[in-house]
Amino acid sequence: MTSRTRKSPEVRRAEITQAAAHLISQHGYNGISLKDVADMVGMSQPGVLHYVGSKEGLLSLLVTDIYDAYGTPEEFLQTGLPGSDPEHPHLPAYFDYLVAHNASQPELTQLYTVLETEAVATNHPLHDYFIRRPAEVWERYSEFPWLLPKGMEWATDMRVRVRMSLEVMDGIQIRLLRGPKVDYIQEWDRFKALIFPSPLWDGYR
Amino acid sequence: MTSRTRKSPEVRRAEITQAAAHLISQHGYNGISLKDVADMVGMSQPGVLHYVGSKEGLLSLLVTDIYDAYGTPEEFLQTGLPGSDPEHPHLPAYFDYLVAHNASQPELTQLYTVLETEAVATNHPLHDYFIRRPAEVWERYSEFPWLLPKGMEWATDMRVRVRMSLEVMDGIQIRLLRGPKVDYIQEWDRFKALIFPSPLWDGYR
DNA sequence: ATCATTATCTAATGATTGGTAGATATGGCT
DNA sequence: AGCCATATCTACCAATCATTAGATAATGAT
Repeated sequence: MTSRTRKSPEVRRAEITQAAAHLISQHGYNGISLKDVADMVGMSQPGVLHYVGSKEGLLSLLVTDIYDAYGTPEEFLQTGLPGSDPEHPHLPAYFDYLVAHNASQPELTQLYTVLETEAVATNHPLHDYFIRRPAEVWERYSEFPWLLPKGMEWATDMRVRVRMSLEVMDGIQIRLLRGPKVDYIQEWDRFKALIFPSPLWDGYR
Repeated sequence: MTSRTRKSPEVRRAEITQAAAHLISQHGYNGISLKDVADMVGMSQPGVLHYVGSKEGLLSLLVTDIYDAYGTPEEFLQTGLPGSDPEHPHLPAYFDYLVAHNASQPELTQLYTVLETEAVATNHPLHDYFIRRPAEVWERYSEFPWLLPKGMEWATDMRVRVRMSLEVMDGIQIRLLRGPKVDYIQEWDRFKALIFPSPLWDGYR
């Protein structure tokens, strides 16, 4: 009863982040309370509040700690991917990396899907974030010439391919929510073969 | 003050259903209260409760009144689709119909996507419903031989094509939630051309 | 007109919510 | 050993929630 465990703010913040990610990925932001998070971390509700400031602070924590550096092209260039030529990175290879990244962190991927859907509501704390995000991603992509095609006739086409790829990933992730279970990577490979047909792409690459 | 508007149960039930669909498609089930629905219908909170019994009753109302007969193969056979041969219905044509149906009712489509995602939580009232649904849909499909291929080498393949098609629809619907806007039908046509390549499919049909 | 049915309301309840104020105890530092 | 900063707690608050109980008024049938 009189034994309080006092941990460093860094550790606590990490614990809170992890607990929030777990709970919200399953119940959504509207489906959880600060008490739920507090119980999982093993402290009182005001204890959690001391770190996050408000319930919305939980989301800020998740977004900044997790997604701002999640699966970026920079990360891809450093990490690479087994079987891909690091000298000649290209768009489908980056998508392969992104999919592998998502598949290896199913909880974070589910969290993203759940929040993305919940944030349709204009009064949702992350509404603006998800509205802004596509433009920001495009902007970030434009820094990497190898993501975009050189030929002009490919250029317009490629935006469509990117859009279709992202739609496919979202679709697979929805499927992962409820089953029947599918293999994320295997399923993506099917679509990749259709969206980036081998002969055409090989010729470009 | 003293003027109560008293309507027939049928009308009221319809009003409540519509209001609930509108609100939940935007904020999710956890994001709304009975008072929100009551305000939109213009009555008191217990007034609404008199019809739906409990908050979960709202969802039952939506599911039974809307989705149980939504875009079924039967409906497809009766309605048909401009440009399709009613004598020889086939799978891609049915999907065209389904997509057109979804695109014509964006609010109901969004409602479905939002609820589907929210229902990952095992304690969500519709969790079991969305778990059961895929098997039920497959069972219903099997009543219509024209949905499934005759050739054996196609049979295994076709399940994959169906799964990919459904994933694509979910993916497009996620995209519709937040923009940038895309044309549902046009986008589906792109994927259809990939999943059901014309020469192959024409040969079968 | 009267009456029974019932749609709708007001009022109240207990639970839960996010958030605040102030007390307390813990761990690092000297 | 003692002190300070602060992590964590208990207690409390106002708001909101779903739900219940009981009163009231509107409608349709007689």
